[in-house]
Amino acid sequence: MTSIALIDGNNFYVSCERVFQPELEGKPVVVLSNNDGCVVARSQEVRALGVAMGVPWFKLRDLAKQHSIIARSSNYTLYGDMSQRMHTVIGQFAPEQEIYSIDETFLDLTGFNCDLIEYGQQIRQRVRQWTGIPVCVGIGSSKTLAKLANHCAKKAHVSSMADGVTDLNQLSASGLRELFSRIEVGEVWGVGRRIKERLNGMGIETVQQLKDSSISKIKNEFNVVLARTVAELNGDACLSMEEVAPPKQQIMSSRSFGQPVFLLEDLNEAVLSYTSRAAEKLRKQNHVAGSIQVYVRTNPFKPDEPQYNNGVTVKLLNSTNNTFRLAEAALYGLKKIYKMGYAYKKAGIMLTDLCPEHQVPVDLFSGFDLPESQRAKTLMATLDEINAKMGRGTVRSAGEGVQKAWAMRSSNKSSAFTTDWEQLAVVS
DNA sequence: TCTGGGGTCCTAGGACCC
DNA sequence: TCTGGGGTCCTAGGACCC
Repeated sequence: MTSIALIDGNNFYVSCERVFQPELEGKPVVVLSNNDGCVVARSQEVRALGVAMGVPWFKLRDLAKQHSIIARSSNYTLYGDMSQRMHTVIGQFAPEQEIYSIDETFLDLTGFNCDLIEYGQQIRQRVRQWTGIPVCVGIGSSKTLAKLANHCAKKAHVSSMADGVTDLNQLSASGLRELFSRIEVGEVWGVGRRIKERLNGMGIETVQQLKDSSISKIKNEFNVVLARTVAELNGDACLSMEEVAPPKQQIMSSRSFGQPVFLLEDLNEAVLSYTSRAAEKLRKQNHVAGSIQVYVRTNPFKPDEPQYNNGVTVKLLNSTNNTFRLAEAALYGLKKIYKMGYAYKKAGIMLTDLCPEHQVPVDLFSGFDLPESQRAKTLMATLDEINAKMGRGTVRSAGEGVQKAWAMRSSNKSSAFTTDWEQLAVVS
């Protein structure tokens, strides 16, 4: 039987803070977002007080005073570093590991010839001992079930739960049914607020009811994603382990401002720093960006004040990962959307149309000597090749350039074209 | 006074091509 | 010249995740 484990750091950011400040242990602690805006992590003690994720800190003033809640500003460099250590330690427990998020790792434990609950305990102990981070382990026959098991390991829903480790594969059919009938459908991975509401409207309120639903019906009423979730709940592993993280398709950098910003030059400065951060990430994955999007926003929580949201996408003539070239485009875009007289609360940029930096040797003129009737096919094959090598989004812009280049070469207007697709893209 | 910062995938509809 | 039906691509928007 397939056994997938999900190992997840408990209250991760809070736990990281506690590693370096042990005096926070056992006390109600929250970690706050940028500008100390809202709560992004809560210790168990704070959860017990009913504090929800994402609540603005200022709304907790009284409660915090009453219960001596300790707040820490977030320190993402620290969390990133702790995360790496945690994933490394966990990775020692199985040959196949997928790092899913900053605080979650999947391991494939299929075929392990041991008591997996005990094995899960070993993982917990070692991670705790070597990094200081407390984790829970959930095991099931699909990723979705592993996530659910992890939820059980935390919530002590299940009697077979051995202190932070739950293996759903060890439950009897009736035990599983009984357990799933007690868990709300909204706890399932992939069922968010909207879908939960719609499911409830159809009379589906528990995990068991969703599990028992007809896959084709769910596919018709919702989509293939939720249909897959139902299959996964039934132990049919549709989502495979992805050991190598795929390159990002978009890179975003944005911030809310502590104080409202009015001037273009102040926005310029913010946008410049976002662009430089994003470009750094872009270069780290050896990609170039074909477009950059810029947006600004006023404060939506102040409906009485004049509101203005706008964004613009700037296409780059040549894909690049050069900070200055990207910044130039970003500032140009910002200038286009900036309007005087508004109190801006947030700005951001996003790099899109990403593709690998290195050019592929593709002969764009292969087939040029063929009779005209056969050219189109060859050209399409060439474009497919570019698409396959360079990734989605390359084909059209290059394609237009190629066709133009072919036409010009046919009419002897120019022979200056190379086989460099980027140059040809400029032609279009 | 003070309200996060990232990402992914899927779908529907229009444009365009053959 | 007839102008249909199918495929593909792009975009925007909606849902989800941590």
